Amino acid sequence: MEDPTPRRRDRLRAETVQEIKTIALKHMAAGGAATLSLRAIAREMGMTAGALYSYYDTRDDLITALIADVYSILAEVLDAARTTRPAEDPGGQLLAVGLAYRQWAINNPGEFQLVYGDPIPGYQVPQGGAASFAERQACGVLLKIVAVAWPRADLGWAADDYQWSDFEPGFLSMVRERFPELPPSAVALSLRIWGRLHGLIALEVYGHLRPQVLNPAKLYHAELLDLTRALGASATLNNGPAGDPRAREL
Amino acid sequence: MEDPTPRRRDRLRAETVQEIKTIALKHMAAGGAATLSLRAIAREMGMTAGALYSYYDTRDDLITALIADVYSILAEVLDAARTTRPAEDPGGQLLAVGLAYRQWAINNPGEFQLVYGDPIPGYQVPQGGAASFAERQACGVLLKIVAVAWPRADLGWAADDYQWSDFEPGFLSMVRERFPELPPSAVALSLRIWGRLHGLIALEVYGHLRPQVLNPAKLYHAELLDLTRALGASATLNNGPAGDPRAREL
DNA sequence: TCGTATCCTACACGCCGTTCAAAGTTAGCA
DNA sequence: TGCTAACTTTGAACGGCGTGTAGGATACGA
Repeated sequence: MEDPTPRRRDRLRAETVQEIKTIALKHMAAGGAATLSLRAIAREMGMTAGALYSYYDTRDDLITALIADVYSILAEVLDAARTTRPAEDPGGQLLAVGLAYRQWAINNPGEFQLVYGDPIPGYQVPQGGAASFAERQACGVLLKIVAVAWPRADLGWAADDYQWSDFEPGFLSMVRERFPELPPSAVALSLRIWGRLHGLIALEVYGHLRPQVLNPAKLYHAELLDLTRALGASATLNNGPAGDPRAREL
Repeated sequence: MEDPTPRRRDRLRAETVQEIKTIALKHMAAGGAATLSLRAIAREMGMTAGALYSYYDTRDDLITALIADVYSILAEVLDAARTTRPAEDPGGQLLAVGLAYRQWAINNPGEFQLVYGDPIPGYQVPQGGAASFAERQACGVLLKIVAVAWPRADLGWAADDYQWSDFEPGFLSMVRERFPELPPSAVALSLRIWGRLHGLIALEVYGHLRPQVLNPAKLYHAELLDLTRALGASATLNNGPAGDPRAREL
C-alpha cells in the first residue's frame, strides 16, 4: 500500500473539507444557492458553527472554493463526454457534450444554480480571476469542437462579420494561443452554441418547461440534432454511448 | 376634472401598493430576488414593517403579486413588440420580439431573476395556477408568430416527430383552442425558439458573456438573424423600430 | 359623531456570520 | 514514556437580520 499513514491529521482534515463541501452543495440543491449557511452545515455535521472557521476563514471563502470546484468538475465532465467520440466527428462530440451538459445540470441543480443562477446575496466575487479563468475553460470544450468542425462546416455561419476587436483581450489571447487557425466568427459561433445549449437547460432546471411539455429532453434533443446537423452531420448520431438521443428516459 | 375625490382613501391605497411593488422590484434588481424583505421596503418608504401587513397578509402574498405583475407586463411588452410588424412578416415579428425580450431582461434584471431565476428561499408557490396560466401566455406570443410562419416555413423543422401526447394536457387544450391548425411540431418549435432566445439572454444577464465578448448584443443579434432566416426571411430585417440589430449600443 | 382603515411602537422568536477564551485532542520530539 | 506545541472544537456572546403579532394613537369617510 502506498502511503499507509501519510499524515493522519491531514487526511481527516481533507475528509472534513470534502464533507463540508458536499453538505453545502446538498443544501443548495434543496433550497437554492441563497440558503447556504455555515450554521446549517455545521448542524448537519454535528458540529458548531465556529468549528468551520478552522477550515474556511469566512463564508465567502467557502463559496469561492465551491464555485471553483464546480467549474473544474463541469469542465472535466464535458471534456470527458467530448472524448467519447473521435476528433474527426465534431458533430458527434457536440452531441455528447450537449447531452452531458444537460444531464449534469439536472443531476446537480445546486451546482448549476451556484454557477449559472442568481448571484448569492452577500457574496463578493474575489477580484483577480481564478473563477473567470475556470469559466473560460468550460467554454473551451466547445472551442475544441468548433476548431475541428470549422474548416468543413457548411457556410451560413460565416455570414457574420466578427473581428478580433469584438472580444475581451484576456479571453482573446487564450483563444489565439490555443487555437491559432480559428477566425473570429468561429469563436463567436462557440459562444452562440453555448447559449443555445444553455437556454433550454435553464428553462427546464427552473421548471419552466414542465407546465407545457411532458419530457423536456425531447425538445433538447431536437435542438441538439439541429446543431450537429449544421456543424457537419455525423454518421453515428443515433448510437452513441448516451443511447438514442430521442429516448424518453429522464 | 373627472373624479376629483372618487375615494381619496382608495386612491392613496392604490398608490401605496404601487410604491411597495416598485421598491420591491428595485431591491431585487439590486441584490437578487432572495434579498426581498418587508423591513427593507418599509424602511425605504419611511414606514415600519408592520404597516405593510395592511396591504399584504404575508410576505409570500407580496411575492405572488409581484410574479403575476411581472408575467403580465412581460407578455404585454412582447406582444407590443410583435405588433410593430405586420402579421404577414413573421420573421420581422420574431426579430422584434427577440430584441424586446433581451431589452426587457437587461433593463429589468430584478424582474427577470424573479421569474426566470432561482426560486425564492422560503416561498411556496400557491397551488392552482394563475401564475402558470400567465406563463403560458408569454410563450403564446411565439405561438402566434409560428402560427403564421408555419405554413410557409422551409422544412427541416418538420423533421421531428412530435405528437399531441407529448404535451401537458392543460397547455394542450389552450393551444388547440387558440391555434386549431397548428401541428404538434409547430408547438414544439415555439418552445425551442423560446429556449434559444432565453439562453444567451440568461448568460448575459448573469454576466457570463462579459468575460469573453465585449458586446453580447452582437452575439444575440446574430442568433436572432439565424432564427428569422430559418422562419422565412423578412425584407425589413435591418430597419425595424429597434434600429439596426447589429448596432453596438448597449 | 362614530366606525374603520392605516400606521406606529414594541415585542416575541428565530435565523445568520463572526469572534473569543477555554477545553479537548492529536502529533512529534526528547 | 512524558512533555510540548499545534490543531480542533465547544459554548457563549455580540450585533444584526428577518417575519409576524398585538395594542394603541391618528386621521379619514360617512
